[in-house]
Amino acid sequence: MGGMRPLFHPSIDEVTVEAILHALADPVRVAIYAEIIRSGCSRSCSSLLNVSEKAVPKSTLSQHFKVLREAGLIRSERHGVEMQNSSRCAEIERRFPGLIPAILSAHKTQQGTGSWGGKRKRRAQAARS
Amino acid sequence: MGGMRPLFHPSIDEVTVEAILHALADPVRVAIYAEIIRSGCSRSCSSLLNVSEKAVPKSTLSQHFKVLREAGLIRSERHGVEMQNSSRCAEIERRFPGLIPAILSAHKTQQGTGSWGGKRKRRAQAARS
DNA sequence: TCCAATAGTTCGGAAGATTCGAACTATTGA
DNA sequence: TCAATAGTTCGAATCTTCCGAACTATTGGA
Repeated sequence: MGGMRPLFHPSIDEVTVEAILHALADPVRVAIYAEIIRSGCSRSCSSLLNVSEKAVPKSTLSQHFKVLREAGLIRSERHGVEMQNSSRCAEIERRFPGLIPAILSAHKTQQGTGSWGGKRKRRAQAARS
Repeated sequence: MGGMRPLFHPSIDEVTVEAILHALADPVRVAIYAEIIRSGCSRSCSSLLNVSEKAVPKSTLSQHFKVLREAGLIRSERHGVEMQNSSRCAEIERRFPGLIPAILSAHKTQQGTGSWGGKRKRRAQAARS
């Protein structure tokens, strides 16, 4: 019952910066998004089971895709048994010029930082001595 | 006991895109940050009690400042009884060129969108019909 | 046609993060 | 020394996120 509603996509002018930043503030999600863009704008879900060092469980992956989708960053459509995810970068570029390039470039910069390969999870809000 | 440790600031190369995006993904925090930048880079906490429509309680404000600070976006130092908060934009611009300008500009664009004055709280992850 | 395999979604509870009032700490000026 | 001001910390209610288990949907055979 109530199984599998038909994927919601926001129209481009419902897209908010807030949602975009939230979506891309997660290391796994940027990895997914970057990979979708890199690979000629179209990747299935399960081909990304190991975007991260430790494999991401598929229920979690599904959630991540949902967040990207509802932030307006990607479009997902069924193609046979699997899902084709494509980036909506052109539209977003029109609405928020330079935003996505700046974020991806910043991420690339950070990746390159030697002492910084690891993608720590969970923000460090821990007590500092 | 254990009261009020001496404010932690990350060094510029400890600053992550992840933390910056997370910090600026919140409407109240961008408002604070934008105001700090606008007003010649220096504002006290309580002068910002009403950055939002409904006044933000000061304990919450304090948390928000902490998030901005630990993301490396601002520097806070005591000046007498109050706090001077200044943006670290120059440093960040050097590390992640174009990132902050793109985000602020996108936010400005969104503000300008007629049907969009309101800053809804809480991401809409609600069930859609 | 029925079935197994594949791909992804939904549910639900545990673990993590956020919010905000109340109590606390720190600094200053009278 | 004290009251006033400015900000922080604590703790509990609330909201989010993560992930295993159960589910739905589609397809390519027997």
